[in-house]
Amino acid sequence: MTAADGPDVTHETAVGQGESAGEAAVETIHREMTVFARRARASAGRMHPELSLVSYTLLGHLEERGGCRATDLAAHYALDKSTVSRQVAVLERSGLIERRQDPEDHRVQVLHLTDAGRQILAQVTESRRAAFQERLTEWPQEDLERFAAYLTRYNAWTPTRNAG
Amino acid sequence: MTAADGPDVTHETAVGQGESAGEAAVETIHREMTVFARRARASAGRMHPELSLVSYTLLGHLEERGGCRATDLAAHYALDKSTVSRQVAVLERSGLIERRQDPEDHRVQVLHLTDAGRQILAQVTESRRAAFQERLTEWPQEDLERFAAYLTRYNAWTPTRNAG
DNA sequence: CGTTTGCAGTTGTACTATACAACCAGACCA
DNA sequence: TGGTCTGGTTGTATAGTACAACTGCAAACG
Repeated sequence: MTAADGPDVTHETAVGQGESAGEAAVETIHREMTVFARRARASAGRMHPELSLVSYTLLGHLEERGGCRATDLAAHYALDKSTVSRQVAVLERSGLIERRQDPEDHRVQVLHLTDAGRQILAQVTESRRAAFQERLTEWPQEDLERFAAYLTRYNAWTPTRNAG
Repeated sequence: MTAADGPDVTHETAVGQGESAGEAAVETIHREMTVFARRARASAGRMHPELSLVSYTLLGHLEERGGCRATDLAAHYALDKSTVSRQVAVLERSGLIERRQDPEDHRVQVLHLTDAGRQILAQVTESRRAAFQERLTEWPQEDLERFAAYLTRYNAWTPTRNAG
């Protein structure tokens, strides 16, 4: 299905031989990203038993946005609202976030980081960052910046209803 | 879009100010990789209900290596051997891989893709690759290659205790 | 008004991936 | 032969997730 959607792209050979250099690169990116994803969770759990990868991202988002609704989180991370609901419940129970009823719409609970949440988040961020730093410590500055830019760009992409 | 869309870095994370540009880049890489990881799984499941992200990577590894032991998979993906064992069992039950007793060491089961496995893998790879391609279609060739190289390099890194 | 429709969030249920620990079996060493 | 190491399986527990059914509030419609 997905594959058939973009007939104009040059993936005719696909898994066959005679791939262009571009396809090879895409293939590599695809594979490496996958490997990364596979590992991320596992290592995240070990590094910070206190804060799962999900919780971490959620908290991060909250900090970044200065509070938002559960639904926003769900939409943003492509999670089911029930999942978010439970995660949020956990985070609240742990005192990392708090809910504030939106006075204008009583259905809505705006989520905010608590001080404790901010603190934990900072800690975990720091240690994660340190781990990343360790990996990246020998990279030339230029490469770091380019890599960062590439990732950002990659993630920023949104499924255009039609690749224009 | 948005976990990614605070990309311009400068996102000093309460970890102290005065971050160097290098640290900022690391921070961005960290963040973007995390976002990616968070999403990868969710989308993977939806794209290919037939083949979980894990199974997919496992199959991919098998193809790449032309067969290997369960322990190798575990080591490579930082998974517990029990996890691999179960995954392997599933894949075998589905007829995607087969086990061959190593004649030289009866403890060892060398895992191989079956034809069916190769086929499914190719399918999923193709559709995943197409999705990636779609994202990357507008990237200049040079960037693609650099990005691929960065990712490879990133993933290739091993904790020094191991490598040294 | 009251009803319907819709959105935010929760809860019940089920499944998958995962880890850890206990275990089994074959191999290697002394 | 026995002790230990290694590859793999199984028991058990947990986290994260989805989906569906539900509650509660709100806005629109009559």
